[in-house]
Amino acid sequence: MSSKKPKKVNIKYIAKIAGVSPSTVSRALRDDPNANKETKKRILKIAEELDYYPNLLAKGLRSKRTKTIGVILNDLKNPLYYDTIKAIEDKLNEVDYTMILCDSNYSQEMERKNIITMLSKGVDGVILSPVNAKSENIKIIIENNLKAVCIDAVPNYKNINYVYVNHEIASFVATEYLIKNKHQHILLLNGPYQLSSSKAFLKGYLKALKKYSIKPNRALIKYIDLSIESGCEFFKKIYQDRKIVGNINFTSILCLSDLLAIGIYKASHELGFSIPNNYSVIGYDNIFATEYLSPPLTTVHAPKIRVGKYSVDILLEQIEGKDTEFKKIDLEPRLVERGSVKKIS
Amino acid sequence: MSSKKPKKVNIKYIAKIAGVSPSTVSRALRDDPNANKETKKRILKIAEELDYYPNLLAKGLRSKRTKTIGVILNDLKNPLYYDTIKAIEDKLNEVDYTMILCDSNYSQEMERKNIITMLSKGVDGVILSPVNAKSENIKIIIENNLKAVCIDAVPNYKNINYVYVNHEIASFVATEYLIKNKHQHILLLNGPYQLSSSKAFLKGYLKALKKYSIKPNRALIKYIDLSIESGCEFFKKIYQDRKIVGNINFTSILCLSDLLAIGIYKASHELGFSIPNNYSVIGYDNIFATEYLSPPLTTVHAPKIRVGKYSVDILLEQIEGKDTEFKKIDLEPRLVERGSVKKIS
DNA sequence: TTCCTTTCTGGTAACGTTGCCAATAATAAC
DNA sequence: GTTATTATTGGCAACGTTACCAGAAAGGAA
Repeated sequence: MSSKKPKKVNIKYIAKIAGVSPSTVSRALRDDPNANKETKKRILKIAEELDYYPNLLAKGLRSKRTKTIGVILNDLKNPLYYDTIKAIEDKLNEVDYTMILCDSNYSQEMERKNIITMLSKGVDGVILSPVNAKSENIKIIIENNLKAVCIDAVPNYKNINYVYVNHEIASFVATEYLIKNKHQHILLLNGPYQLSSSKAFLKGYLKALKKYSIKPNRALIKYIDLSIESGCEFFKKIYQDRKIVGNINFTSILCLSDLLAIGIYKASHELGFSIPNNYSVIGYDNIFATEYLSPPLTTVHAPKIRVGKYSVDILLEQIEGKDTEFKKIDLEPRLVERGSVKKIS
Repeated sequence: MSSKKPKKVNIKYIAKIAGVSPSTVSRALRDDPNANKETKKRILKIAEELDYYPNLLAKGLRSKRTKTIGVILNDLKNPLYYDTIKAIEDKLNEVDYTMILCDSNYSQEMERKNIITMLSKGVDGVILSPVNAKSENIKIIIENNLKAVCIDAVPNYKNINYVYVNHEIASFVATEYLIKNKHQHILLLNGPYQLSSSKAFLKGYLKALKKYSIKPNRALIKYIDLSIESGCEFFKKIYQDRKIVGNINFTSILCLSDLLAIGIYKASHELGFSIPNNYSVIGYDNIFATEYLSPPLTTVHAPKIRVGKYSVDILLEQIEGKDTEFKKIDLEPRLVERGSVKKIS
């Protein structure tokens, strides 16, 4: 132990100390079966004493595996993702993987950049909430053989996994619930037009209307940004300027996101309206705190934790090569009755 | 262009196509000033056509810079962190950095593991919300020369940056506010005992009591886990079994976290108590949705976005080597008056 | 004894990039 | 015209690890 500790302890140095070759040290550290048990123990002890930690860049470069997965989301601001992120982290932690987290801000350009970054960083896989289901970006993933799971949208490509919370069912269930409670005029507050979730949500809404032979009214279908502020602004404008929704009356509002519903709560508060007396509100996602609102928000629960868990499960299976089949998982959202819908039977 | 595209386009291959050396390609791609403008343009075009993306593992290994920073949090479940995470992401995105996100779950062991992982992955710096201010783990950071910014706690070491939301001031301000509104008996719902934030919070609370010559009562100081459930359970138990708080009466509750406050809202709802009529509640953090609760939660706002922004600023400055001085930033929280405290003047 | 496994180890090269230095060509200076 | 300077390039080695192969040592079977 005469040679002094270098700036950075590496395998070579451990090898010198232990009097063996770097290969042997590498094998010992990796717990390779082709390594003597005693040697392993001895080397592990030395490594420990020297506060050795591996250089995962080198390891990844050589072995083509990084034990890292990328998580590319559309909108980090949306609390919707919190549970999913947490669930992903938990699962990954169990198997000693780490996560690189990115936000695409609903921009295809950003999403593309993020995917390329993941490729560059050599992640073993990605979990992606795509901006658009038909996105060219998904093609990049496929072409580069990057293991991936889409969440939040059913991608327009066969060769890709997804875990999808069925938005169509969500809006169908919600709309039907409203109709059954004697709401015929339902204002649909949808997300931005180009979003695939908006499209799916509209579909379910129309389907439910059709089932009950209610003629949809274009004036009652609105596309706005997914944020509390946006929902609030929009709703206040309706009352400042009746023209926006024309002279149509509605008795209830269905929102693509709980954020929009909260926006309506806020606007209502400022305008002096009362929910559900003046109109009913129903949200989607069942994000944090909606149950503590006043009135507690009736919403459609999206199983966000399961989305995270399943995504990781699928990804890991594919990374380990245990299963090469593409997984397509459809999760059903379920209505959570609370207090924001006036019930008439 | 006779040689066909390899599985993975790399610098060597581009060099072959362009008829130059790898060094030249590398320089061109890095926009090195020691490279001819025309050559650069030509090479960039070829790289583009070949859908080249760099191998950042190799780049990082060689250059000792990864344009990645680690974010190690204590409790991903707490919505408190999401504004910070978002702010970090935004800032990093501007400068083409990425973030590795980890959760330590209040465990020193996990935190240690996470720090080692960051070291192993060669991140350029970390943002850390330490489990404990005196943590040995921070020593690991210092010893390994890892650039770091602590958030959420003032570390017990000089050679480290921090951006701190002053918990002591937070609880002082809140306590004073309660006292001024004629609350003498304040139940302090603190976080786990060993948490440094709990200690600071207690300090501010005691300081305020002292200022107004109110004798603190040990029975009114409670340490519980930071979650809605924990707060709710605890509070329900108080009424199921009076022994827990003895026979002391309190007229108000100060919580280390809005989560605990929400827990009390929940318990109160179930028990049939009304806030602020039966007791006042004041929270801390001003997390998402607290303003929409009923009654809107009076709380102490923590500037979470600024914490994220400043942390990244500091970190980047240190990484770029522009500034080697250690930065110690103290941010003042401010009271947000809403409706959960009964006002008596 | 010889030969064949099995167990373990060491050596070499490679992953894809960049730092460094030497070499060349082009230009400017004298 | 010679020399100094600048601009640009190529070659080599290295970052720290592991894949792969060859070979030594040990043990077992014949």
